[in-house]
Amino acid sequence: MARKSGSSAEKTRPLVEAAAKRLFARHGYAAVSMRQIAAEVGVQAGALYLYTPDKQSLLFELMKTHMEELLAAWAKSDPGGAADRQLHAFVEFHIAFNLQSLEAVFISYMELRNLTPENFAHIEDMRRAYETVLEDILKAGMAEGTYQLEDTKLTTLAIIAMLNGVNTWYKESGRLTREQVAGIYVEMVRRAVGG
Amino acid sequence: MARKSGSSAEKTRPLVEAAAKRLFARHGYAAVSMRQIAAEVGVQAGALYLYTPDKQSLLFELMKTHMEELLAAWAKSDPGGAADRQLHAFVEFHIAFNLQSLEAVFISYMELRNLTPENFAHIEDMRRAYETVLEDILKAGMAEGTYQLEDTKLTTLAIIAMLNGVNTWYKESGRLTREQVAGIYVEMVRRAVGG
DNA sequence: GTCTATACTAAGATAGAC
DNA sequence: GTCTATCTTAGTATAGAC
Repeated sequence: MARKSGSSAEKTRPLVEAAAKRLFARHGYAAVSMRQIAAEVGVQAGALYLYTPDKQSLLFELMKTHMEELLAAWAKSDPGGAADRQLHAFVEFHIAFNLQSLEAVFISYMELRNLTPENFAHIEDMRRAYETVLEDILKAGMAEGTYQLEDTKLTTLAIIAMLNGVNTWYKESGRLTREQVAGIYVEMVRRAVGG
Repeated sequence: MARKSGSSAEKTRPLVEAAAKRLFARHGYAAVSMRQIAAEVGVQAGALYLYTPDKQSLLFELMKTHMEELLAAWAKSDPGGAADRQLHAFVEFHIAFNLQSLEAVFISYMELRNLTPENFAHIEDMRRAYETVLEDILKAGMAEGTYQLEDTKLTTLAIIAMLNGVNTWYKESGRLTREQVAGIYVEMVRRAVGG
């Protein structure tokens, strides 16, 4: 039999996840209480346990979902072809995706140490998979002779750190649009890899 | 009359600061309790209040001291001269200083949101002063005609983000020494600014 | 599915003995 | 200068009524 249509469980669940995301991003996982999350949703603290076994799972599911979406989105955006074409696409993709997922990205970088060891290992695997995407592009560029790099691993980490920085200062109301920012970064990255 | 030489206040104070730094860096400000800090020092929680009015001040003093040391250390290291010479020095200085102050740097980036608004404003001013050091070097390079940059502010933030990334992955036991890492970054930064 | 009530633990901070 | 004891508040999580 169909679920009672007046039931609000299917509405409440996403509200819980959204409130957790917003609050964790703003105040940090450790500083946010289940009571605060409940208050944001408009239910009592006890009711949250209908949707999550505990606070840790709320954090882990948030991060896991974000990383899965990131990897899936790149798989769809990857244009293939020459390394330089892929690098260009990667830089634009990374900036665009991160800016539209500000809170999840912020949490994924700040709250790693609040994951249990098993959950941490899982997220780390996904993060490494993403780094490998960029490193493979750089390696391809080396093989093509397009890029001259002293160290592809270091360059990968340097580029990702640089791109992530955008999230900490970009404002919709700032003097540059996302596209202008992305354009400047594409150019800086190209120069940095000697392309 | 001289302070009693058996008195341990002058020993305990730095122990409190060191314990707070270590614990805040490892677990995050919000997740660390005054009791944990006291346990690390080997005193009772109440005794901490002889050295700090509250937990917030412990965090703020830590960050303020770090930023002051950073700015003072650069003032001593600044070689002056042409932009390229200064940029080279800045990159090496930033990596070396950050790697020898791992915990304080980590805290200074992660715990900004746990500062009271007044304390936050103070730290932000100092952080901006440090960014201005780099931006002024880039502007000088532009004036000299050494660098070709689309945007000195963006480039400043991109370079600092890239350099800060080193702190998240560098291991003393890794395959590269600090000097090798710094060398690779100097080269990447040079290329990125079109020098 | 949500509420109230509550068990249990621990937080930051203070008072007063030693 | 440090300890013990304590105040007050708030945390996660559960039980059972509705």
